[in-house]
Amino acid sequence: MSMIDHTYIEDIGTRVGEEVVVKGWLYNKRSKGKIHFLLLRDGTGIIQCVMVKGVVSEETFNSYEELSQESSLEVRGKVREDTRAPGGYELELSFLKIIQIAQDYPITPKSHGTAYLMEHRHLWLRSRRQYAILRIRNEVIFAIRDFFYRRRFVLVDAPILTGAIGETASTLFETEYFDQGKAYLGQTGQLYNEAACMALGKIYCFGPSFRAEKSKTRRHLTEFWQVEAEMAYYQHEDNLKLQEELLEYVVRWVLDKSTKELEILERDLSKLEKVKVPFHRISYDEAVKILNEKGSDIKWGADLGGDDETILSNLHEKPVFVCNYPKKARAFYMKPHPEREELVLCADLLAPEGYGEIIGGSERNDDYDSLVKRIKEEKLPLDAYSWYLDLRKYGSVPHSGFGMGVERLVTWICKLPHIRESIPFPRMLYRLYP
RNA sequence: UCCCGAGUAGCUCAGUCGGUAGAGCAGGUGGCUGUUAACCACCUUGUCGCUGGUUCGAGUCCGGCCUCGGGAGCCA
Repeated sequence: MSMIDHTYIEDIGTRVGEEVVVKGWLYNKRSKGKIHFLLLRDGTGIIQCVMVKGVVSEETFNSYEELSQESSLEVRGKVREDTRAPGGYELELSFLKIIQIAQDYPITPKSHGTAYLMEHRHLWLRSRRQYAILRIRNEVIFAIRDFFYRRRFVLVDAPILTGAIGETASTLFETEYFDQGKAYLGQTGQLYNEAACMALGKIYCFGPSFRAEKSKTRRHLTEFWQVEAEMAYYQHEDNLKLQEELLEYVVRWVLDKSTKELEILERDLSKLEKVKVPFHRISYDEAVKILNEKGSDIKWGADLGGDDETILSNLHEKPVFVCNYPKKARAFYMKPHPEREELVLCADLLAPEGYGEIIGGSERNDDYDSLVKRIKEEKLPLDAYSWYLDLRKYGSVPHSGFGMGVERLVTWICKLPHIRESIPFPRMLYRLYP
């Protein structure tokens, strides 16, 4: 016998006048004495169920008393349009079956602190706001994959367990790997992407990245998801164009598919509507000049700080590219600027509304000798990069790529105060539970 | 790692000058035929983070520690 002979709340509007079965959990309840209201959620929405004394059986009517928040139940009733009901539809109950009574559900409809909510993240996911965020995250990921599929990129996943190779600097999580010594959880799939794009032309990878940095900020997680694309024969400008088209596509997709969820989050849609190509482009030189005028004490040569990103991000209503950073502030694999050797061909994309960096990309250094020189300058172990250097020996071509942080993107699209709500179970400096 | 802030009822918080603990919500009881975080009346709930000190007396003042939150650096 099947368990799925019921209707999902998101489809209830198509069943007006019919009797349907809904299976879910009690979100909240209210009573006016001889008329009870149940707010039932099923993961696709919330529906108000109405029970009137004398209309349902005495037993069903009285079962209201024992129903507690998050108790699981199955109901049957007639769908009715009613402006007094939240969402516009309600169910006039004829039958109610309790699956399980929940006792002392820890998250009440009143306010809680974030520490408490994070400790109950496994239950917090059931609340309206978290439900909306996770559904938007789902659409964001789907839109990204759809974008790349339509453009005939190939998904080529990078390994998560790696040897000592990556972007250096950031700290790595390590683990024992049989008799081969230490393995590390990958910080980026980029170097593998470079190999893959020489085989398949335009590729991307999509998976978790790990950084053991002791960061305690609203934009950091130790485990986060990123989408990284790498394209053979793409130069710097081609790279930027792809990035802005991707972002426009994803934002448009979410606006079209997640209207209800954005409404729950009370997101200002006009801000998202403005995300149209082309985006603003400023050089690192200009950025430093603007920041100094705005009171930042940033010096030419340094990377932008969090506050600096926020200032630049607030200047425009669209995302803005900050291009061509000093070589010293960037990773070894970036291609030197053809006219100014102290710069590299790269760009960070800053999201508007103060959110800061969501994409980092560059044209890659495709010259063997110059790359070896940079690896030595950074005092990296040359032998670990031997396969990477092979790519410059066997048919090297200009190529470019970028990495986009999925949680940062979701955080901005949802306008969340902190990145931790953008992923189901965040991993942070002081958080490994639940 | 550094800087700032917080820890009091199941939850969110208040607690004056150092004088012996109090609101809202949740829970319980009763009421209410259209509620919208429903409302109204009554009731229950405490290792004041831990530890040492000052004091006749510490939730309150001082030291140390723990936990959490915010930020910096670094980055998606």
